[in-house]
Amino acid sequence: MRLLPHPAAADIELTEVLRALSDPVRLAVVGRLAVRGEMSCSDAGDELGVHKSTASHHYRTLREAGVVLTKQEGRLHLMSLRRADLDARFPGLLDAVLTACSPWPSPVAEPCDQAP
Amino acid sequence: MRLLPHPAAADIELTEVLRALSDPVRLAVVGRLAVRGEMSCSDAGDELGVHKSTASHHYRTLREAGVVLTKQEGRLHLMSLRRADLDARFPGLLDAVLTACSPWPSPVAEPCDQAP
DNA sequence: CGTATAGTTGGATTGTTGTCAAACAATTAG
DNA sequence: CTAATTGTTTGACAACAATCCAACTATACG
Repeated sequence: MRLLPHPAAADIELTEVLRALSDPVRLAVVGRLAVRGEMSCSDAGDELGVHKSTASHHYRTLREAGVVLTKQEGRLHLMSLRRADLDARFPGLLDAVLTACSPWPSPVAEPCDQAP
Repeated sequence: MRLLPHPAAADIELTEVLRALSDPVRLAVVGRLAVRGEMSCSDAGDELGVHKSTASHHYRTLREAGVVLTKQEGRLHLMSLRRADLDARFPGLLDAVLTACSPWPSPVAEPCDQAP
């Protein structure tokens, strides 16, 4: 099992995280990871509407921003949110984003009472 | 007193807000607005290290994303954070960002002494 | 009126980003 | 070994973004 290159928790930068989260495709990936936990790239990228190389590029952006952790197991690349690191560094940020972007039954917040 | 064109509260998009906040210059402006409340563009852009036209571009980006409200009074353009709109649409997001980017002690909990 | 102040706009430049397609690499299944 | 699966990498390209400078508008001050 190999770990891909990641920034250390202390090196995660706010602007990088915000920028990583500011793309609809990446936001969708993050939303899925929040709901389903660790996922392979192919699962995370399913029905995303972009080419697999484009998805791969987004995965790298998320990883390099410190939003997700990616480990290689066999031929799968398993991604998961760096919740603890993000919460420690930017308290409440990830939860707020997930609450704001979630069209799925949310693990992080109460169900939406009013549709936007 | 004129109001510049803004998106309606309901039309503020998460990705647009995150993108607007993902630039260091704009984040600095937002941080100042959070601490000092309504400010003119020249005050907000003071010591920012960019040309005034560049700052102006950033103001427009913030305004068009729905992060700030800009009204024209005389020859001043007064900017303020759209706190209520942002909190209603993305609860906790702005506070989390301000907490994360703030070099000052608790600027978020501090009530404005000079309300508009 | 003329001049200073506050800010926007347009052009130019330089760099970044999102996208696809094709090729590649690594692991697993037959 | 061969073929399928699972992604990454590279190249190309158009769109966007950040920056500066110069010119411009609009208001205020003498």
